[in-house]
Amino acid sequence: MSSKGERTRERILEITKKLVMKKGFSGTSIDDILKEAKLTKGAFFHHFKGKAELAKVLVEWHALSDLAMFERLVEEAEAETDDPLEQMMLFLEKFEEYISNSEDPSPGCMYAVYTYESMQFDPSVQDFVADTLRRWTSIYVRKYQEVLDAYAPAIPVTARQLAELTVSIVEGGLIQQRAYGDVKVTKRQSLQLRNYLSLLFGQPKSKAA
Amino acid sequence: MSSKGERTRERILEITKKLVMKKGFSGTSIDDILKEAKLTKGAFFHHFKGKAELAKVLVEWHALSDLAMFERLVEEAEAETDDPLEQMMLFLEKFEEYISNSEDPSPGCMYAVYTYESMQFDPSVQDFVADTLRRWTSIYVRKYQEVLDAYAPAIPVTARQLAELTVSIVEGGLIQQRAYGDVKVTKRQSLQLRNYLSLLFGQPKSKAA
DNA sequence: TAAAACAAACCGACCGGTTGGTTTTTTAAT
DNA sequence: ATTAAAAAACCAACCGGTCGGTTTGTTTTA
Repeated sequence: MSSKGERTRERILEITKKLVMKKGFSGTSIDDILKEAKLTKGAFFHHFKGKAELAKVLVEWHALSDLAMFERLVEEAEAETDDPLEQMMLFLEKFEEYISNSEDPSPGCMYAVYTYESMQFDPSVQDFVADTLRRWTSIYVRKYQEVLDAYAPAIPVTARQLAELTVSIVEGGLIQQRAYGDVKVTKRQSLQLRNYLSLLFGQPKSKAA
Repeated sequence: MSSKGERTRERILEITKKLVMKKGFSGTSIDDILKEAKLTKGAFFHHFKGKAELAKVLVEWHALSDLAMFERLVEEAEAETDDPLEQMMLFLEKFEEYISNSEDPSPGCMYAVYTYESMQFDPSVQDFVADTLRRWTSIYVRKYQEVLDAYAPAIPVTARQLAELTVSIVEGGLIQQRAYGDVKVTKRQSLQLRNYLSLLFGQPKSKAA
């Protein structure tokens, strides 16, 4: 069982995450967080050295559960079929579902927040964000490589190109989703990606020219 | 000729834009701006009622030149060929060039910044950002509709779906570009979009099934 | 009971914003 | 072209509030 301190720490992170997604990191003051957490400065600085550390811990903490969710969706897709292309399609569907069924009215990407306020964070945090994005991308790269090993693309593409494209579509979808207040945007975008993939990999490699 | 006041005002906006792209809006203080502009508070508040008005004027001012640039690239593409699909391809190439040749080492989308700090701005500004994104999208919709009128897509798609996808790819590309410090990312993504389009619209409508 | 978890009060720095006065531009009559 | 008044542009000093952060002491939990 987790100690009370650990639960408080977690609660601070949860609240911070929510506020940062609404107002950005600089726009979120420690007082804002403590007001919602019903705590005082003493409690906060007992758990975190300062706002800079909070920034670091927050993104690391978020990345942990975020990447775990990704891996889980991948594993689920892999369990349902053996075909890598079908796995990728299934994964995209699952991810669409996850994004558009979020209880949060305006979900977004934490890494995007950090990226657009980059100069507020020290280089180690910036590097971590970049590394996390790379790790996220590399999950896609792995899957797309499996697809490329089994299917011949109608147009020459690399697994990395497709992986980066996938990340882009998600990130761009989230921005429009937030701007319009329409949680279905990313889902529509993802559908287009699936269209692209099915056009690209129309036939198995054995039958390809 | 522009008056001195107008030039100062423009200089403030230019500097603010640069700083906001680095540190976000909340992270950019008026003092920061004035330090770089070598002005004092009095000068600033002579030109702007306050930071809230600066936010509004900044995004409106930016949208003006931004959309104008888009229209210009569209017109250039339209001047070079009569085929709508070729026009779209040309436009994408031009846009890729524009993004990756930016003198700014870490370009980004102003609307994305505002979207990820949305709660800092009053609703009228939020609405303006959404409207501007819609206007941007509608430029694409118009062009894609022309393509759909001339070509039969291999998979059923709407002009709006393609337009939103295009915006997504740009926005997502810019985020990765910033995170990695690699100005070529968006360009690579855009290439994939062109792949998708060429697969979708392989043959003219008259020859379609 | 000792260490962990918190509260309350406080601190200097910086925030957005105001004030009142000074300089510079622009305007317009000469 | 000169010049003087009007208007615009700007500066320096300041204000209350909030920022991130500290200190000191009390309560709670293990």
